[in-house]
Amino acid sequence: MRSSRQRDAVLEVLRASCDHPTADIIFERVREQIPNISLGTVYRNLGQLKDEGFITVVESSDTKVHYEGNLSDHIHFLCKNCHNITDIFCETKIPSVLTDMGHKVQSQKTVYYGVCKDCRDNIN
Amino acid sequence: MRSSRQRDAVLEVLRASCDHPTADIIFERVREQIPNISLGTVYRNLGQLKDEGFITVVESSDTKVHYEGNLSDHIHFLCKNCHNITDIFCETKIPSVLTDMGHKVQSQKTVYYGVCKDCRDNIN
DNA sequence: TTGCTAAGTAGTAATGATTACTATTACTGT
DNA sequence: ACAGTAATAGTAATCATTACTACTTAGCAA
Repeated sequence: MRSSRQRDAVLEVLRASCDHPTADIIFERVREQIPNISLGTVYRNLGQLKDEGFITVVESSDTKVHYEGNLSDHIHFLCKNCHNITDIFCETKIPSVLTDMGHKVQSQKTVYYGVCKDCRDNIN
Repeated sequence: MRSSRQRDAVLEVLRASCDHPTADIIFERVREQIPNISLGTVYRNLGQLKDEGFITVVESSDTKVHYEGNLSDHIHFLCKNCHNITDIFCETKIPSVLTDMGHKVQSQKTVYYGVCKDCRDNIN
């Protein structure tokens, strides 16, 4: 993988994003720097960056894939009302059942679902 | 939601499945009982069953949505090699950080990624 | 029972996120 | 500078899922 302005921009945008943007949102943001970048280029680079371990994917409730540039160990809280994804930094430990079963664990993804504080305050 | 043969069959198939089938796999299996069921009917019923809380959705690495009829508290292990999803029954507890932040937690989904025992044995 | 009505269905068309393709461009080592 | 090859822009194709429509059926009330 050799360097390219487009891929650098995609990674930079993702690292600067505190939300968890979809490919089309990333496309919009990168276009501010590179107006004629192609959506296909964004998708291709997101795929490569994911394969190389520079970014990760967040599963959400909508049909689009969300991306994330923050690789530090954390989990997510997804609000069923506003659909915001919040990063939650807390320690995660691998259940011994898995290793006992002989599986090799490399990574994990945890998502908690519920109603966030802001939505609770606004609803009640 | 009134009863329908098609929806009953979809739920029955899903409850009898120990894998985590996609809509088209469920479609195939239900067709053994109801040969002329429509794929759209399968999708619509999966959606309703999910909304009513009878089934859940499992996020995986492929583009298709996987469904699950087993509602008991458990997590998943996804093998990066064979892509099988294994149910892991172990206790899960909500991090206090979440409730401390004022969020209301209703459910959770945890997936561990790695290489399963069978694949490790075959590869090595 | 019978009729009414709204929910459900089969079959098919449409949608839309993602991927593939192709001619062209731009890194990078020699 | 040049060759070789990865990367790009723009566009077409894919395909899982959803929407639509005419028809059917569950379920209730007279």
